[in-house]
Amino acid sequence: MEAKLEELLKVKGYKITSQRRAVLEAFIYLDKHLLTAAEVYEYVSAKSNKINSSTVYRNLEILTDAGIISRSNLDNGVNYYELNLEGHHHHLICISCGAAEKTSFCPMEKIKLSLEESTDFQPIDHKLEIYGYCGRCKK
Amino acid sequence: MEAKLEELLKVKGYKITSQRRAVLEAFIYLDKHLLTAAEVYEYVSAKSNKINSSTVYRNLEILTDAGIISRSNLDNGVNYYELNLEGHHHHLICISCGAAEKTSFCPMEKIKLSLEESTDFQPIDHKLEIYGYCGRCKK
DNA sequence: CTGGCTGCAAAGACTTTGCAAGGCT
DNA sequence: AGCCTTGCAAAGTCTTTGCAGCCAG
Repeated sequence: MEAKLEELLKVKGYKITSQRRAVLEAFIYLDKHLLTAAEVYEYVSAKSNKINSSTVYRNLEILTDAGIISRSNLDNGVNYYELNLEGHHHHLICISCGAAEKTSFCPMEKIKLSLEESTDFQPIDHKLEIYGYCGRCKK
Repeated sequence: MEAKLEELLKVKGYKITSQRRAVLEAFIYLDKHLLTAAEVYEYVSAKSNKINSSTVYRNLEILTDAGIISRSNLDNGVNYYELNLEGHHHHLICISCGAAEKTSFCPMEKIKLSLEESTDFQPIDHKLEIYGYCGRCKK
């Protein structure tokens, strides 16, 4: 998988450096699929790769530009990044433990139909997050 | 309307000060219904009310606590505040001019049903924003 | 009077940027 | 070799906080 992703970088004219590879690995090897810049930084630092945090930020932007990851803003105001590998989905975010699971449920088709007949707004993209209690945290 | 809102503050034990009233007015008299802290600050400053930006932040938090306004985080990572007066709704945000309109369409009931049969996640709240082109900006 | 509120200044969290040196290809 | 990248440090943006004096109730 790594090789495939690195290919995407090359196509865009980006080089493969050890730092960039370490950032990629964070997404591939960490359990969590939504990562903050700080979590990525922590991962690459723990791997003994000496790397500057501004390099992490720059690479997160480059990976986003290359379409490998994407960025979203949760309600806590923090930026999260995740791999783009999987199909369109939304997140179920636990307001107790913070864990995020994915759900493939997407209401966008219905929303489009509804908007079409009531407004002249042309939807392009959307953002949906559901907050609540995960199986472990609900009683 | 202002009187009613101020009543809500009193009930919570908050005092009515000129600065707090000015922040409230920003929400009542500005056209936009989604305001950033900076926009609120700009409004109260223009009104010749000398007021410190930290006071704006503190009052935004207090108004949120009193249930008068609520805060949300758009995809640009900026915090927006809006009056809670109106019923539940979501926003259609123009990616060209930035204008936000409201839509009462909400898929949450369907989402709840769908989640119930496929996961053990217990939804409490949700966040939905739709990005696209408004009537003026689309061609 | 008295606790909440404000202004001011400083600090904090997160992110971006300029520049010179270093490293892919 | 040539251009992309990196590290470092500084600056930028947005927001929070400590403190002393002030004000609404």
